[in-house]
Amino acid sequence: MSVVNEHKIVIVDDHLLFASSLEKLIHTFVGFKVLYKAGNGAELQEHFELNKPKPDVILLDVNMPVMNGLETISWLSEAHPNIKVLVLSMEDDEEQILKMIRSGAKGYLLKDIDPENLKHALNEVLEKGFYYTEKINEILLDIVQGKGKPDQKSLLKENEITFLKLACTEKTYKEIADIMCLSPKTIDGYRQELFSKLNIKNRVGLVLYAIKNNFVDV
Amino acid sequence: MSVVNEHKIVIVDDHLLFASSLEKLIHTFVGFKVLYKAGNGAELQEHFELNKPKPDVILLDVNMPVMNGLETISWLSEAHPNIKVLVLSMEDDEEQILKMIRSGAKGYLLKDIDPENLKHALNEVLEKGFYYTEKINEILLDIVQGKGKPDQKSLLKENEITFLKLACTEKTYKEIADIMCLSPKTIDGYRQELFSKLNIKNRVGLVLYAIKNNFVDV
DNA sequence: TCATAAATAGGGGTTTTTCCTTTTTTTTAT
DNA sequence: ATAAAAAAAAGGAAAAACCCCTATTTATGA
Repeated sequence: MSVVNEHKIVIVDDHLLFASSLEKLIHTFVGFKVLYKAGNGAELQEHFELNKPKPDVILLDVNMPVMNGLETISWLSEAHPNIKVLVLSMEDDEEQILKMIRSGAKGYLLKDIDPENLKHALNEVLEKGFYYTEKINEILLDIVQGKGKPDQKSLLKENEITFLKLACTEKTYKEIADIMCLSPKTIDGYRQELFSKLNIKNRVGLVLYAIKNNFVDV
Repeated sequence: MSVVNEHKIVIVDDHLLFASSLEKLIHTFVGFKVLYKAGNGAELQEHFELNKPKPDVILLDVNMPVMNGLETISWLSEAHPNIKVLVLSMEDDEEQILKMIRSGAKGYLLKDIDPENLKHALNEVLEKGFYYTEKINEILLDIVQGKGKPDQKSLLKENEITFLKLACTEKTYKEIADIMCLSPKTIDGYRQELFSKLNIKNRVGLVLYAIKNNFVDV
């Protein structure tokens, strides 16, 4: 059987059950073929380094433990700009959508979409180069018109938020520094900055603030 | 083609893409057949009320918006006790696992399992009536041996609860000791006892535990 | 480009937390 | 009344958190 003009897809998702299932679903789409799967961005890099064939489209999960969606997409849009990346996410978080698109995602799909929608999105992204749902178009429009929510975001910086979330675990600051690949002294700097900004005294205050403001779930 | 002895499965998951994909995956398992899918427990009830065929096994997602996994499983084990329910979850949270099993789940699977594992779990649950992974067996064993966390209320003593609540403020242990009119060394004793009982490493764990178990409000 | 701001990182110190062991005091049950 | 159990307290020490100040290094904008 000829495989000419079959569109090649790679799935990057740490939930093997989902990835495998999705693979079967895509097998039912004519003209599409799943080349292989990866559990995270780092694994994808390994595949690439082994000179495995490159896909036309990557279906990318956002929440992954090792090399997460954002890191992966940043690398991809840098190193392999002509591979279209469709982000698959559980949440329709405005911030997250924006980050992904800014980093080079060609589309953002919620995991509760209809399978037909995925097929459509795949076709669109191959044809037009991007696929944005109506909802995302609305968000993008809001941003252009300056209607977005600027305030909350400006208080805490990117890395401070990452630190804040990690501070809500039982990890030591040293361990957090390792995870964020930063010096413990830098982490200590974030801590002092947050204590001052949020007017708190210690790590308990940090945890309470994070929970109250939905930076972490309990 | 005969469908005699094909095991009937129903998928309950609000992520349509996952549910549909999973359906395709199960189609590749010989001897299994997906009857239909539902987006949540309420939808499943509707299916049942319409006298649609009942499945042998239900694959149930935990996190659903309308009628969540726990509610669904409680209803099922009450109204349809001979339908085996396999819970599919993202997280391996001990509390959650216990709640599910107490409510009548016949198995608990993480979404990052291997597809073959799912097949195995389906076979096991049909054959033996249950399927527990090693990890869950460990947890269950801990409970039996009293190592786990059995009853939250009776687990903690009066003073320990008082201390726990105060530990969720920005006060130092010294200050907590003053408030409770006890020696800092006694407070330290409570702390050690709680760390050991609750299997936590530091004060962050204390705060998270207290919030999760409604000892304090946020 | 150059000044400036921001992010990162280091030095070095104090306080608090954490841990392990042991002792004293109080409570409880027989 | 007394042995056993539970609660309170302490000694001593290492690790982590906390704090202030300074020095790079990296972005950024006029």
